[in-house]
Amino acid sequence: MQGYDKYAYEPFAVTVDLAVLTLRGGALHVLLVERGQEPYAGRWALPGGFVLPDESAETAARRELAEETGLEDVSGLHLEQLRTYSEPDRDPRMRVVSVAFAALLPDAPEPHGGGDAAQARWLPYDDARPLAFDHDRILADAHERVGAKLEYTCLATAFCPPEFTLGELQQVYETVWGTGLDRPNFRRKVLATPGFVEPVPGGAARLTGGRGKPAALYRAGPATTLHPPLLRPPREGRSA
Amino acid sequence: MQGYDKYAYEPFAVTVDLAVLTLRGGALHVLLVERGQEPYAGRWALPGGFVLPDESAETAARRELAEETGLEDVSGLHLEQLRTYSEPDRDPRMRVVSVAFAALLPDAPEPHGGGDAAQARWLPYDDARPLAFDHDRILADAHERVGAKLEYTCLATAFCPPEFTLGELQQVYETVWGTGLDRPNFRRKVLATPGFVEPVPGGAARLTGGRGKPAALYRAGPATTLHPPLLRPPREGRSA
DNA sequence: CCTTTTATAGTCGTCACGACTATAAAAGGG
DNA sequence: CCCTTTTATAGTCGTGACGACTATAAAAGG
Repeated sequence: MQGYDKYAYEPFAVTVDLAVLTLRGGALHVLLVERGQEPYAGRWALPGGFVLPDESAETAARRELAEETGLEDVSGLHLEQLRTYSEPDRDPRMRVVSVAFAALLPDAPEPHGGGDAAQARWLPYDDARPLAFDHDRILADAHERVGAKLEYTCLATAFCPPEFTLGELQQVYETVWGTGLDRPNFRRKVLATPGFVEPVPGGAARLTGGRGKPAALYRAGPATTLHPPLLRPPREGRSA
Repeated sequence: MQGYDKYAYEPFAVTVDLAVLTLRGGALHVLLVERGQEPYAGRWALPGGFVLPDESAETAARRELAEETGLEDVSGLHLEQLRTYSEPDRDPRMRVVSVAFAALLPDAPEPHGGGDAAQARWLPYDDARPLAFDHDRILADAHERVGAKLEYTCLATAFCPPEFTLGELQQVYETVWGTGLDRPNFRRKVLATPGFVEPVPGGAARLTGGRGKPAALYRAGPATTLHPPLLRPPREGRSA
């Protein structure tokens, strides 16, 4: 990369692909678009698009996020670069290098096509495969990344509405990790971490329609990291 | 990203940039090349180059790693994608999207220019800045990533020769983190983690020229993750 | 032979966490 | 209206990991 001979390099198309995740009814969902053309016509794919000449990949990703979800304000949503997928044959038509992002949404309004793209829809994470291109891999990487970051960051609140109960927060962990957690222990850990959540002053229950004792409401606190981490229960092959 | 109109996108140059880290004499070093031309002529920069038409970014990164270090076999070296830097103005000449990688080397032979690129040299990490382009940021991100991965992976052995002492392994942690660690406690933790290190059978000391009691030799074990993690000593603003 | 240096072994108290039990506050059914 | 069910919250107990520290072993140097 010393001098740039004008023909020393091959120009590539650069795109962004988005793994937009949310929780609907206690199940992990992902925002997908149906492909209308070959290749992979009729298949579901991650939303995405080209990076425009004056955009960074981050800017393009947030623009696509707004277009595909139809939300007016996506500035507060968690958006995070995953990695870049650049296998030469990942798109049979041409050389496309794609910067993948993961986005986390609290609630999940069914998207209304605000852009010119095909209509996007929420699909349960477990029903998503097989996706077009290498999007299965991207989606799996996004899931793994989010699951890992729940351990040592306060990212779980990104799945929650502005006010939430500890039970809802615990459901985030349980849904993403696919494991059950002990409720008193989860509660103790979250409350013992300064800045993770803050109680809402007049915080009675929100949905009084629930059956049991109404839960207190909390807001996300200023903390971003979790020390010591909240480790997911080990399955196999770990150390002591 | 539904249909690809041939002129619906702007072609970008795609490059890789490498943060090649090693330990020399108890100090973290980084492999740098001196720029001969504008912009940033005379400045140090991370080695890198264009992704060729039939390469993935990973393939290009390993090729560049071999070229810049002059090593014959780089297949066993740890090479890991960091993230992609795509700000529109990051290179004043043209639109360049760069996929950054971090590479970890055990020993540090002074590189002999095997390729056509400018001579690469090892510089102490702390003396490296300011670098050309946005390479300060890339280097900082690489350092942060490696430091974080030392906590929950067995990555530290990637800095060590095939056989090493526990003191050398501890020096990896101390150098990358910039903190001191208690030797008996470090030893206990490493040995209590199955598969992190394995004793060399006839493992007397390697350098009998040392002063104290010769240390036993170990090899890297099959484990890749560290559960529970080996957390770096917290400085400030953490939780309980 | 004694000191210095480095490696290795062991101790002790604290804290975090998993497992578990107990109590409180709501809804629903007889 | 009482009693069961359901969910939230409070507390207990034992184990294990880890930080801080002390002790012993094996080398080199004077």
